[in-house]
Amino acid sequence: MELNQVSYFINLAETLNFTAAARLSGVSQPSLTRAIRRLEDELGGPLIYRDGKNSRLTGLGHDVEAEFRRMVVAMKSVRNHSEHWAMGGHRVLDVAVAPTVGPKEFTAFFESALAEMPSIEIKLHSLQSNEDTSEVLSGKYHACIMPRETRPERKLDVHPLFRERFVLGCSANHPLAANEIVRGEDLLEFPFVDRLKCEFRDRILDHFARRDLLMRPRFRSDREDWVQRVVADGHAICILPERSPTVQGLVTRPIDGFVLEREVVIATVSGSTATVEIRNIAQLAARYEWN
Amino acid sequence: MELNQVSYFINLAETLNFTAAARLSGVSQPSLTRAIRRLEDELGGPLIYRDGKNSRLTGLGHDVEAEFRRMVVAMKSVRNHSEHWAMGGHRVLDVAVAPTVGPKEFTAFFESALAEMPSIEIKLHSLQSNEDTSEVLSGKYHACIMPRETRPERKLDVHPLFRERFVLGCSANHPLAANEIVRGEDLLEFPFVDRLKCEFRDRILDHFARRDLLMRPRFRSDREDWVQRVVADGHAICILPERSPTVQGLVTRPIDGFVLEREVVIATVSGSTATVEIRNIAQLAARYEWN
DNA sequence: TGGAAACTATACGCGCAGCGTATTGGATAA
DNA sequence: TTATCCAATACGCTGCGCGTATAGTTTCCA
Repeated sequence: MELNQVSYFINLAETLNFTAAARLSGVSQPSLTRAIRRLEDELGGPLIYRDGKNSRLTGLGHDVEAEFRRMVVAMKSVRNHSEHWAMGGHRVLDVAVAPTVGPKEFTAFFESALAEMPSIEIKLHSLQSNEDTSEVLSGKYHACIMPRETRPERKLDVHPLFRERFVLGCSANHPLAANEIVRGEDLLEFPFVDRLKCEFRDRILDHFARRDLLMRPRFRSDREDWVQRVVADGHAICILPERSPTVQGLVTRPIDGFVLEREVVIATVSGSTATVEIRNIAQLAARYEWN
Repeated sequence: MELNQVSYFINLAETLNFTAAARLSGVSQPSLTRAIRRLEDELGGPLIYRDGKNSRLTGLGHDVEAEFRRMVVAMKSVRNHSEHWAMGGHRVLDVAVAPTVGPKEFTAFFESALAEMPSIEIKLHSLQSNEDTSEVLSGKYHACIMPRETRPERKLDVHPLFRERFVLGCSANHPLAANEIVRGEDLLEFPFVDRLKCEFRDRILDHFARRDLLMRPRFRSDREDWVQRVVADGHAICILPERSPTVQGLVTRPIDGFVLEREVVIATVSGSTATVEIRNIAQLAARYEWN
């Protein structure tokens, strides 16, 4: 199957006339006829009843037309996207943020950045679970805000922003919330929610596994707010960074003997590849008072 | 653009390795390399950032991959018209939720579903911005919870769950929060945040444009929590569904003369292609008291 | 640190897929 | 009948995309 066959057939379905469809498609009538014939051979059945001026699409023909139209729509979208990216005035800074990094500390920073650089817009993206700093190198994003990666990347400028611990999250009415500090082994008594999007998920699970604390979650999600709603409703508990945005009804407690920490950084392409705007925002972030 | 380029690129996007993608595609490595190069020439920009084992798709590459996948889906529907493959009995139900649909109403439902069907696990996914109900048909998800799409899809069972209006979101201290109902033209005086992930974004902007209310956001994001933090801090206002999960400090107000509404539905594959578990959860959802 | 391995790009020649021109065969209308 | 419209066939040609071979880089590993 070829793409020209697709457009040929759509034109044929519209005109129900091989000659006219050929003219529409910008090819000779025999070419179009042969292309349709090949299509029919490949699909194993006729697409159109040939009957002079009373030609009609077959049942299969109708279904094929519908699917072909979808393909054409997708193809046009591809062209739209390419124009969008080609023309893309890079006045817009695409900034990606790791899912577990919350807005709390950043809104004020972005306010000041917008104030200092009046000519730019900031477009915030959520970093998907399969993405990392390489997306900056590939040009998908101009900057990345995320926990520091273990392996350093030479081609990136990485500015540290602040550090934070991991803590227990539970409902305000939860028994564990009664104490200011929680003991690690007490967590076992309660169902646990798995935050799939957490970059430290493996290290957290590992941390407990090493103490023979096996946590077996039945509910897992990559949607932070869903996880938190389950927790806030008292159905389960979870582990999350202390500065994470939390829904109403969810409280956090430090865990005794649990020392996992992370550093949040901003990563941009280094050196001359970066535009002025990108370098500016990286510098602003590095100089900012994150307290 | 040719169809072999489409499948070549999809294989490349999966492997991020020209040699492996060529083997997958059943052609030689130079052929695939040239095909991708032609594609990039045609689209006017790079699709993949070439860096040995750290190769990554560019932004354009990601967009193109998504559209190409739709084309492949359409092509497969053409071929598999008469035959549908039976899905294996899944014990894990993959449920995708649109980003703007919040957990508030659903945690209790999933609790009851888990109680009624003890043999299953539920795995919740966030529906990406480039995905829609076709991901259900393709088998990636077993069910989709999302606003009703304008164009109906025959092959899907779509059960309505509840309806909700769009309302204003602003800080509790915001001047607009003083009144129980807000007038549309008053919104103009305040900076506006663009919720990129909102399926109704275009309709909302259109709604205001038609009344000569031009909203010019300088801050846009697909991270719901970030948008809400900006709003809760009083830096801006936004439009959001009334049942959306909201962060602390953000309040909602109905807007006078603003009648945009959406219906949240659950979509599953229809008929015999669906397993018992899928049909069960769709029925449970349809029968549930969403009030 | 140097050599092997992995990976992508270029060079070059070839085969055939699909094209156009010309033509035939059938159906329909006047 | 003749004129007209339409699809299919015949046939030669061109170019596109393919494979083989190889060069140019980067990464890996000892």
